[in-house]
Amino acid sequence: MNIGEIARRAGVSRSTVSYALSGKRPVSEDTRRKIQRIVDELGYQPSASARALANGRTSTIGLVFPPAGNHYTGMQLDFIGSVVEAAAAHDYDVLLSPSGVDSDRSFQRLLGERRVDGAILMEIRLEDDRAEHLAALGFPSVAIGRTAHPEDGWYVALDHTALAAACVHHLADLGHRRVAFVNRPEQLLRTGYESAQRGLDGFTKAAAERGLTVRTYCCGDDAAAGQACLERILHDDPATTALVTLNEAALGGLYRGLAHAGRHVPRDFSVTGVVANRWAETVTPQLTAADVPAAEMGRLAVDLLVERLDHSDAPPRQHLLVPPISLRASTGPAGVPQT
Amino acid sequence: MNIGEIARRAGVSRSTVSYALSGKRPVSEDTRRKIQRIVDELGYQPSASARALANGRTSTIGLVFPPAGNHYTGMQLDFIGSVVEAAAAHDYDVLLSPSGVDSDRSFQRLLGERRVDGAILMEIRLEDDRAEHLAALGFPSVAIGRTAHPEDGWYVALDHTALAAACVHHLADLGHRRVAFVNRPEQLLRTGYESAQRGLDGFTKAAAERGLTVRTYCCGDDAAAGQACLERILHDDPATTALVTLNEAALGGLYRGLAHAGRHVPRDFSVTGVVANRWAETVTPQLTAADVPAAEMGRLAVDLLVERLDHSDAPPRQHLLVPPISLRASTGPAGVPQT
DNA sequence: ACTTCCACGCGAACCGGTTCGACAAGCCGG
DNA sequence: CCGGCTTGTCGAACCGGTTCGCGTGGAAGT
Repeated sequence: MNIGEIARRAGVSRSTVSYALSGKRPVSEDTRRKIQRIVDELGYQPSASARALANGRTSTIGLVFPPAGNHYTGMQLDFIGSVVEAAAAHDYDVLLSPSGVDSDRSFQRLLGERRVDGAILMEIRLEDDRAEHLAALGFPSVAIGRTAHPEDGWYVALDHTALAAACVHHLADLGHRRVAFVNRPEQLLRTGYESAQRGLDGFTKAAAERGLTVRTYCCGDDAAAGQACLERILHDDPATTALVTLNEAALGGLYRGLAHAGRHVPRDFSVTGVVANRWAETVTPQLTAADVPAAEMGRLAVDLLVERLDHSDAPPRQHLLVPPISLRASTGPAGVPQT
Repeated sequence: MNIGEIARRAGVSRSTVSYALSGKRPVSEDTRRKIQRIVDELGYQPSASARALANGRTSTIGLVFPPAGNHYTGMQLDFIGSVVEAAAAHDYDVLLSPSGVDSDRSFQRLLGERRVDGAILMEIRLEDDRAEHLAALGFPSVAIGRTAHPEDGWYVALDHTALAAACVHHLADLGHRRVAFVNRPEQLLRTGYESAQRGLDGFTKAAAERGLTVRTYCCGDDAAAGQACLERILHDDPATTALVTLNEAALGGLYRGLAHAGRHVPRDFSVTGVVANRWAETVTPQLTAADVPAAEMGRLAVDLLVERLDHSDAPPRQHLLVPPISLRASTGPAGVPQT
């Protein structure tokens, strides 16, 4: 079951078997066929560990994702799935690492023990010690999201600033004047989560530009928090007629809160935001939102990483995506505000 | 940065360094301290590939999950997360393999190239060629779900038969007489998906036992399919007053269909089923359902696999879980059927 | 017939760990 | 004073591949 056994049966040396299989040196057609036949018969496959040791490449990429403390979102799942599939298409396996911080044991294992050739980082923060650490080491990695200093790195990201602004303009165009912003949990915002930060930023700037009256909220990643958040919004300003959210998991709760308050969507109240389309279509009425192309982002991230692995001297490349707003059924013209 | 370098700096042999770090043979306190100091200074970590080659263990487990063709469900995500965390607690990494069938390339890589010490199989079918293949090879694995011949294998599973039956009894106790069953997509049922098959089975038997009039449906894994399915249900038998579903992803669509049809939940129509609690709490009104303990299952699966890896001769162990129905707000007594 | 060249294949070294057998030094009891 | 035992360390072999340099035999060239 090892290469020596194949060599013995074929009556050739181990190196010849290696060359026959890798094609890195010419081998006569006869011996190549003989070797191939034996390999097929025995179902021989070379050991990944031995190969990795010999040529220094593991054919594995690490996917660093946040620990379970945060609830997972549907977007993350689509993302993981597409990364694994795209990696398989390039003959890479995917090793999962549930890492928060750079000092994390699991993260150290990936790098220190050289288990992976490169890494994809999810859930980027504006100041991200993992990203900085990898960059300092020159370790091949691609970030999903932009840090505060993105120019020199490889990344695939959504332009959250532009997306939040697009939502604001959409609502303003419909005549809404008092709009709330429902962000991810406060803890994520404080620790500098890029989507939460840039989204808030884009929302605030665009709202100022359009002269809207706004309030911004942080909201836990679950339905109950969403419902509570909506109650606060209507309590703080009952004249609010629309909201923008980045918080998928709270969406159901927001809807529930609106139903409880007797606000009909979209007649009395408009809802929009940035959400994976699977979620946008699950709620009733379906959410008008900028659809997060999670699967495409996963694929792009793998493509970028593979390119970086193949050409270690290649200059950084980036993809900054701005998906359009899909018009569904949750927004409409502003009516007469209830007071 | 390799063990020879450490040995050189400490003025000892490579084997001494190895023993000092692993503790498999006694090393004098002096030399151990000297070696440890150098290791700490240099931040040395042994190469995973070399270690795996030498001792035949990769410290990695494979997680075989379905390819993206199927939509992922929230349950799967919780599951993956908990597996990764539980594995990390046992000092194992997790390698993802998006495999459907036994002949799959990615699956072959896991086994043939000996990338993993053991595997966890998700999305089990009653006749599962992957599970049989692994069993035939004696390869350490734990299934999430039961095949048709479960007695000799290691698994963690829900008792879908009992859960579906519990839903039926719950509805029957509330006085419902005409009940629909909304299953996973037909293609999954036909290919022998165990949750779809056993759930259908448990539903049918329990309904017969209670003398209910039932209809069973397959439904695509998305909101639009759920809505369409509900329309068919009311079209086929407008007197239907309740449904049981296993289909998380269709749930939002089912609710939407009910709203469109003017059926109020739970006054006019009761909904229950087997669903991860995160989803059950997202819809309005919150779903009375048997909550799938995905995170717990992931943890148990890893525990079982680690036990099997540590004691290769251990007899098979299983966990068959029957979570209780969480009473929320989506079921109520049967009213007068609308005709 | 004698070089020249090329195509093929071989042996050995190497990747970076682990592990086994052996050996030296120190201590003990007889 | 000598044999036996323990403790600590070393050298070498091994895991299963890849890769480099060299040797050989046959065909081609003059």
